[in-house]
Amino acid sequence: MTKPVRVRFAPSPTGPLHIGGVRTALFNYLFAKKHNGTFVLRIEDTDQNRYVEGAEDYIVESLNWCNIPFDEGPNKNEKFGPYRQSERKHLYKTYADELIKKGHAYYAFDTAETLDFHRKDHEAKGKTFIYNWHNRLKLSNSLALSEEEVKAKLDAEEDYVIRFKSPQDETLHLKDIIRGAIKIDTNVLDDKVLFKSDGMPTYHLANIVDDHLMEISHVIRGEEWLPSLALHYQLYDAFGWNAPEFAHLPLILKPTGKGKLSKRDGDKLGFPVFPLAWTDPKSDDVSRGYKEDGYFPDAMVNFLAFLGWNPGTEQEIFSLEELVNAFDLERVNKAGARFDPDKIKWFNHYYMQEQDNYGLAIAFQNTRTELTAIDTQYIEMVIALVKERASFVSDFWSLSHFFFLAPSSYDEKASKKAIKEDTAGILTNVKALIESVDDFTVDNLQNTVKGWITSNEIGFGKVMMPLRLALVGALQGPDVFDIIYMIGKTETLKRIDGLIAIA
RNA sequence: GCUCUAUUAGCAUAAUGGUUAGUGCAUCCGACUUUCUAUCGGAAGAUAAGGGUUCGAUUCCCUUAUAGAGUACCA
Repeated sequence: MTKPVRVRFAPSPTGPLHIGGVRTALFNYLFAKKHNGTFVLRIEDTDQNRYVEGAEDYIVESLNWCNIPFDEGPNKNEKFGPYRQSERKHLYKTYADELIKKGHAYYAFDTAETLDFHRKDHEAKGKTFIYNWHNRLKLSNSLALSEEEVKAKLDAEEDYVIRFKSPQDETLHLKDIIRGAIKIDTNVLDDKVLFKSDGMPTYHLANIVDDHLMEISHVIRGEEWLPSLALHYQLYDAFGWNAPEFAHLPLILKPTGKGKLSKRDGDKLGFPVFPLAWTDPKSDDVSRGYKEDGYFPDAMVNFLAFLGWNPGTEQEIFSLEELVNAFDLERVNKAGARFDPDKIKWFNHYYMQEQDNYGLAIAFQNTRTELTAIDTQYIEMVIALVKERASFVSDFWSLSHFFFLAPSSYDEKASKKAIKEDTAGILTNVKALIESVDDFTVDNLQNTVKGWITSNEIGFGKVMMPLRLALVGALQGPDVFDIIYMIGKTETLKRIDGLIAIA
């Protein structure tokens, strides 16, 4: 190992971080920790038009909630700071100028309108307009114009951009850790804008300059950047810098498999695409978040880790620490990973079972006013009984309300199934039976009632179903005798009377 | 259109140049002396298509199809 591992997550603060961004951050984090490296957060806010208030804080909070905090970044351990590109603005122009001096870049004065015209014109003729070697001399730039003309334009403070001069007739050999060798013919590349007329660099320039200055060793980013890799390689070359290693993560696809998961899919498809809920500062629209929907961060991280990666073993449940140990970029998939909301639910169910019942009881208690007066220990016991069928804290109420409140009505379908002509009579007997149990334990209740059923040859369904209906109001819930034990004798008798009255 | 990338069951994926292609989710069926969306047990289900290389390919190569990404003074 020659260089220390330094990776970065470089989102642009244009809104809430979406789940794909979290996955990218996670893979960077895992890679960094695995190699005792540093995980850097850099804010790429070079597009002033798209800047959204609060987005940066949201990103930081999201990483923290997921337990994948950055080591270096805005307001934290600023060795290579500043970490916001807007605050590094002064740097980029110098580097752009250097490229011009070296002949790798040039000034271009074409207006957005003329370029637009060319694009449309070409499209109409069935061609594609590419600003590069084959037409750059016909356009308005410092390669086509004389030195005097250029100087005059610059002196007159005309708007200009700086474009990279992409070479002709070369074959580029790119390397990606996940995808292997990729060959690119430079003739199909265009002369990308490096420096915008508003005085800000584009992503391409800022990214390369910052990655170099921050001594980034590995660039781990989404596949949408793969087409830009050729440019980035050339940029490193033009500066005479050593390029870091690159790894392009597979896209995260919509559950339907058509297209990459986008921010708007959440509301459309009924599951969150953001780690935390987000309120749009302009429209006040609220988007759901995994945290608010009751997902545990460990479950989400575990799920996300398997989006495009797997350990090669059959183990699926991984703590963050285990992920760090097992993670390997070589084992990242090339094909896009479809987002499966059911699977993350499954993970959450698993992590729910691992949670401490008392903690869950408190969380549950806080969600319901009906519970404020109830002893937390009682709630804890209820949780123990219903937890195995819960995936979220919000599931608890529908799974357990009958431990706290008598049924106010009886489920129609269940009533039809459970109530027969002889039901009232049977329940009267059962009521007397339960009343007679002095040592009120689950075992005693069970033995008494079941013994009675067997010796009278009544049939379990005829007794157990109405009894459950009386207690719960529906045919669901944990073991009937657990319920009787929990709510106590008086309440049990009362509820049986309730059903007898209408049976 | 052009460039790049991908393609194992409904989905996520594992493995392999050579007898039954493994696992999880979802599905279906049983069991839990009778609730169940839980748990347990079981079942069904796949190498996109066509060529080639080879004694033999799902695995290597080519073509096609399909899908996705990029093609902005957005990142």
